[in-house]
Amino acid sequence: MPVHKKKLSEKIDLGGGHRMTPQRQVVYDVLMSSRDHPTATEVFIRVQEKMSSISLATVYNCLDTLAVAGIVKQVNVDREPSRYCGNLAPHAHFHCETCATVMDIDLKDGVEPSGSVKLPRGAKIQKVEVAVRGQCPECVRTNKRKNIS
Amino acid sequence: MPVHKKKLSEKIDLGGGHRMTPQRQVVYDVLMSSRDHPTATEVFIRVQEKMSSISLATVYNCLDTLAVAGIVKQVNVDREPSRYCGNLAPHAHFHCETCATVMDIDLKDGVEPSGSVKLPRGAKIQKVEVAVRGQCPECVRTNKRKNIS
DNA sequence: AATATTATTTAGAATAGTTCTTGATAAAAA
DNA sequence: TTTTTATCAAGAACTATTCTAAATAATATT
Ligand SMILES: [Mn+2]
Ligand SMILES: [Mn+2]
Ligand SMILES: [Zn+2]
Ligand SMILES: [Zn+2]
Repeated sequence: MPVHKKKLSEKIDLGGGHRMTPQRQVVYDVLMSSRDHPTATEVFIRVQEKMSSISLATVYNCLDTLAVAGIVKQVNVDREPSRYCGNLAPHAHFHCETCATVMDIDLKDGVEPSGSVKLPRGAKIQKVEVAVRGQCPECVRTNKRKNIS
Repeated sequence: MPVHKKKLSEKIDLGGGHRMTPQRQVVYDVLMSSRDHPTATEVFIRVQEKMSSISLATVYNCLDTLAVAGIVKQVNVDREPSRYCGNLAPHAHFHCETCATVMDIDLKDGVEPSGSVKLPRGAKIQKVEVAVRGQCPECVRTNKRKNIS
C-alpha cells in the first residue's frame, strides 16, 4: 500500500518558466520512492547512486525549487536539518525522540486540525500544523533508551 | 490581564545542582516581563540594559539551562532562530508571515490537541504541538503585503 | 542554423545561528 | 581556609544553508 501513487519518473510541470531537468527529476524520484523524510544530505547520497556527478548545492536548489512549486514538502523538526516529504496529502508528523525518525500520521476524517485552538479573530489562517513527538512503536517495543545524540 | 502571574525577580529552583545566578535571573525576568517571543539576540539586547557586562554566549547558556529546567519554553518556527517563551501554560503558537511575530494561542477547553490525528498505536506520546501560520489580525487590518524579508 | 537570451549547474566562499573550548571567576562544600 | 564544583565570557569552531560567479545547457529569436 504505497502512500505515493504517482509512478516513478513521471514528468511534472513546475510552472513559472522552470524546467524539469534531469537533476530535479532524480531528486523528485528519490523523494517519491521513499516513505521516510530524508534530509538534503541524505537525498544527496541517494541521488548520487543514480547521478554521481550531481552536487550538494544542486540538491539544495532542486529541493527548494520542488518545494516552492508545491510538489514536495519541506518538514522542519526543531533545530534539526530540514527534511523532505513527497506525500502531498494533508497529514501530520510524528517525531521519535529515540531513533530520530519522522513519520507521517494521517488526519482523522472530519476533524479540523485547528479545532483544538482558539484562532485569533480577524487573522487569515494559511496553514495549521500538528506535530507529535515521543517514542515510536518500534522503539517502545524494543525498549530502547533515549537517544542522547 | 498579564499572562505571566509570577512576580518579577522571583527566586526559582532550577534543580540538579544548578544555581539561580544573577545572569540567569535577569534572563528569566526578561522573558517573564514580556508576552512576545524574543530570539536569543533579542533577549541579549534586553538583558544588556540591566546587566551590560553579560555576553551573548551566557544568554544562550542561560536560555538553555532555563529551558532544560522547564521554566521557560523554546519555540521553533521553521528555520528561523529559536524564540523563547515564558508562558508555561499549555498553548499553541500563531506565526504571522507578514510581520514575523509569534503569538500565543489558547487551547480550547476539553479538546485534545491530538484529537485531529491518528496517533500511531503503540507509540508513547510526549508532546503534541499545534502551530498556526497566516496573517495576524493587525496585519490583516492594515492590509500589509507579505513580508519578503 | 546561428545567435541571443535565459535558466541551470557546480564548486567553493560566505553566512548565521548556535555550540564548543578554555581560562578566569565565583559559589558551595569540606 | 582549602578544595571542589559550577558558571561566565571571549572567541574559535561548527553546521546547515545560501550566495557568488563562471561554465554549461536549454530555449527563443533572427
Ligand atoms: Mn510527511
Ligand atoms: Mn508561547
Ligand atoms: Zn523510534
Ligand atoms: Zn502580523
